[in-house]
Amino acid sequence: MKPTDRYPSPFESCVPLDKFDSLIGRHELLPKSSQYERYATIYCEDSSIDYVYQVVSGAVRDYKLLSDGRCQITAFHLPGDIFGFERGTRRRRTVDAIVPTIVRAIKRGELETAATQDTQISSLLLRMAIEDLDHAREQIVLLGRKTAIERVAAFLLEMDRRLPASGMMMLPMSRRDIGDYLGLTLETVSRALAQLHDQGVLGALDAKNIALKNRARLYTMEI
Amino acid sequence: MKPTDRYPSPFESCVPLDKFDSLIGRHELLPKSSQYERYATIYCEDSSIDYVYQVVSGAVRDYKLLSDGRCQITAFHLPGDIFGFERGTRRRRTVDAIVPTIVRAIKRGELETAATQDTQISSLLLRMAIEDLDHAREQIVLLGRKTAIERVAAFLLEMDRRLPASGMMMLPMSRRDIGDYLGLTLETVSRALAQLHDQGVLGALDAKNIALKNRARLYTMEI
DNA sequence: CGGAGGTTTGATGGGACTCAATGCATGTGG
DNA sequence: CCACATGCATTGAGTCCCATCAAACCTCCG
Repeated sequence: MKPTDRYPSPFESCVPLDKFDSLIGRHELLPKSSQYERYATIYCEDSSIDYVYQVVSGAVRDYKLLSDGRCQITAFHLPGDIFGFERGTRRRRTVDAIVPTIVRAIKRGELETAATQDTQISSLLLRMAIEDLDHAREQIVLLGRKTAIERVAAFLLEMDRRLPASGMMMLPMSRRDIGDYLGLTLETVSRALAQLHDQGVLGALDAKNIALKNRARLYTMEI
Repeated sequence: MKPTDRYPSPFESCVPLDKFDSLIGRHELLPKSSQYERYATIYCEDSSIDYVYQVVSGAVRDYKLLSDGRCQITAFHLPGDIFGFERGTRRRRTVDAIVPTIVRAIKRGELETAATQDTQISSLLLRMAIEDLDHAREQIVLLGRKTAIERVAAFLLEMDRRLPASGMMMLPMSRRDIGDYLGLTLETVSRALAQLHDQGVLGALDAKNIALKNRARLYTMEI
């Protein structure tokens, strides 16, 4: 279930997210596809904001690097997700591919022009911004007040919701990435996963694949 | 300097924030003013989303309460700030006044209708959402990766920027509120303030008033 | 086969939390 | 006008969760 399904947008009547294509097509916003290999940077902090992107395949991480090497990932973007729509003239964070990834790029200026002419476009952008805001505020609660095990449980449920459904979740990101997303170290993530496995909440568990065995338990642990 | 000044919006050409009044006036969105005393609730989690609000005077906290009493404040809203614009049908967080507060309320449905008819309205809403998103992501980095002293330094600089300029900051919120905003306990906040005072970064310091003596030092500590 | 990158597991330490006492205003009623 | 209560804030002592440091263990490929 996507968050859009669970919490209908105030502008629900306007534009389902999967009609993005037809909408931008109407304004001749031709997206340019590019391929990035693992760990290739799509844009970095302080660069100018020229494009808005959509993940076609693969996965990217959106993060801020502090001067002493500390890293905080603010979001993972998966196929279908739109990212890189920011205020101002300079990027505030870096985005790079965590697996081989294809993204489409639309010129930012053209999208903005279209938005001033078409309320469906601006409503769609608003809706996306509010979805991102919702997610960011959930993450604030997680980072501010939840324990390591609660964070990992929440992460697993988020990925279960966002990754293609199957018996086994295939995570594109490393333990370090998960830690940098959850405000933990990779060791703590690893220990939390081991603990969940020992408690029978997880079935199979290796570096990239995790099977959720008891979602109900996970929901109670996430709180 | 307000964040709007520092980071021009992609829709900068459209609507400066202080023209909100004339814009909503054009659509006959008559705001209804109400007064709330200290700790009175403006809306609470799971209530229906009927209004969008603007702080006229005072200050409010926007927070999530976990089942066991843990609290995370996601934002403080000060005079001029607009809050309560959310997706879905039910509130996800609670907002209440931290000092005697006056807010104006606009019917959500009417604002949304106006937005579908007027790209200036929807651009303004988009701009506000993106500003909030920026702020939320800064907070994510703070909560995920910064130490107690760095969090308190960042908080002081944020309040210095947002509260009316004068020799002395008058904070409307308690130490507990600051802790709940920064993902710390009130004791840790108190100790951090004492430490900053000892280091000569702060001048006068009591429960509600703080004087910043060395902003440059604070900026280096915030990183 | 062997090295590299990532993950798991173990031992130890530290920064923030918890619990508790004290300090300090503001307000209230005798 | 002053005891007393009340609500915060400060300060101290002890604890714990997670970070750090370190070593072993994959597993994938050249």
